[in-house]
Amino acid sequence: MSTNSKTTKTNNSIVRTRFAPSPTGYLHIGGLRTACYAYLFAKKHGGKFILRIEDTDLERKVAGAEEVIYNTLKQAGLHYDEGPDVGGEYGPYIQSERKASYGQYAQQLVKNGGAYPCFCSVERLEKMREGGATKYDKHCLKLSKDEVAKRLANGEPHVIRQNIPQTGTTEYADLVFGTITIDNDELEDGVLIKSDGMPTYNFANVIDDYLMGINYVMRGTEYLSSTPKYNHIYDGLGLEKPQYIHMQPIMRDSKHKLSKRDGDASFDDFVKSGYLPDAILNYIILLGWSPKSNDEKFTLKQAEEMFTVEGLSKSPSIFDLEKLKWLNAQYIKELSEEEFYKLATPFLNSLEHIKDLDKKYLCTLLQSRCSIIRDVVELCDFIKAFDNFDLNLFISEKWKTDITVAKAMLPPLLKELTAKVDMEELSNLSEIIEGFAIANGYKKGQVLLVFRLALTGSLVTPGGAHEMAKLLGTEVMLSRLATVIQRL
RNA sequence: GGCCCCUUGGUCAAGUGGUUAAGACACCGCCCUUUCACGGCGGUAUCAGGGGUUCGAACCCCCUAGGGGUCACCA
Repeated sequence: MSTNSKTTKTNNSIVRTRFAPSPTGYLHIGGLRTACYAYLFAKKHGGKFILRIEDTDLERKVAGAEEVIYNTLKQAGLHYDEGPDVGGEYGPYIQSERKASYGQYAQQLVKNGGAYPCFCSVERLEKMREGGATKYDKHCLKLSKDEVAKRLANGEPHVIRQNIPQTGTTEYADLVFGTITIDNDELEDGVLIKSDGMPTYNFANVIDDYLMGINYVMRGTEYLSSTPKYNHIYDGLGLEKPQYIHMQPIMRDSKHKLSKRDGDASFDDFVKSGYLPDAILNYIILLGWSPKSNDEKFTLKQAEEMFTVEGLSKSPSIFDLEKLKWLNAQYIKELSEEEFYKLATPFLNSLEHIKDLDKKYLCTLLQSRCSIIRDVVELCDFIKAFDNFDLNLFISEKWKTDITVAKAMLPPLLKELTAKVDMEELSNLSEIIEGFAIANGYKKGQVLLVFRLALTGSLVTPGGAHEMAKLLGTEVMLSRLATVIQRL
């Protein structure tokens, strides 16, 4: 249990949270959820949600990735109060543009003994590790002041390392995990400033969070055990430490995180295949967090009211596509006919075989049968793939029908329809079928089932017999019936 | 491997010493629409294992097992 739920106070200052992704590609579902929680926590407390781009690793930077992040966040409705493209008092919001500020803090830390220059070559470090060392041996900390000054003056390449005590323990209170205690001996003198002058994440992160007034740091659990290192930096500089909220990842299965590399879809991919942004958000918020109430379907706005740190899960959660689909279907049902039509149109337009049909009408049938918008494509399959359907579909235990029944029923039914049906409107279809059933000793349901199957060649169709007949039109209806009769 | 964290049905999960251990997805059954689907109702199924503590443990303690994270001039 969280030992610190009471410390979710705001220190009389406004809550400020941030989402700090690296521009290494698109924003995946896991990252988006982290952003969600940081957003919700800020909004719940009337605070600010900030976007910061962490691009100190020039190697991994991907062109255009920032825009993807901005767009995804906007599309998801996670509006940040400050960020690279919206500005704010604490800018710039891109780390590579903040280079100037890190050096001075590093120098101050060196002065205070919290860090030191290190001239060790990459080769020496490698050799050390090959020799079994698990962390840096503080070799350069032992250099004399004079020597350091001299080598610095000579412009020797060097990094700045953090100086961490080798004994004792460091502990802090995480708002979801409670007290975390780490032996200082486990902590390495990590690099703060790289030899190219750029800060590492470890350092930039701390300095930026401080400079930007971030008082609640919300991030993945991969930082749970390195947080003491960051606290040593705050302490070394005499800065007030933030509260920490670490969150477990979304898993693809019990052993693997959801990740791009393994082909797990991005937010954008989900949207493209017809998941509604609101439904995706709703689902991922619910995955790893639960409200006090039993509500499972809610808007972002409602989630802002309901959000509590206590509801965050301490264990990873497995992504369940089935449940997302179910939720998405709920959202689709709530769409107006026009909205659904608009969303379905791009998919429908790609289908040659339905180009002569009344798409508006089709959509009214389709809307309650889609889990995702893309489902409309498959639901329309019966319209073209008709000729060779499996005749065994006529076998129904419930309605006591089979191929023989169909063979007996269909020819007279076709005759009846050809003779009597209202060719324009199909207005009397129901009467005809009912009359036919009575006259021939069938139940109406039997006739309806066989008729619908003969008409569509499909067990599941986007509507009942009447709707399907109306959709396809009288001519197609009659010709399909004739075709099936021939096959029987 | 060292260290940190986690462990309630197939999945998401509620639960904070006394509950018939919620709810949702999925699954199964029934009903509705005299046809599928949608919808409605109901059902199957969970406290990782073992020791304690206690009158009483899913809840507290210990051990074991399993899983995740972390040990970079990546973030």
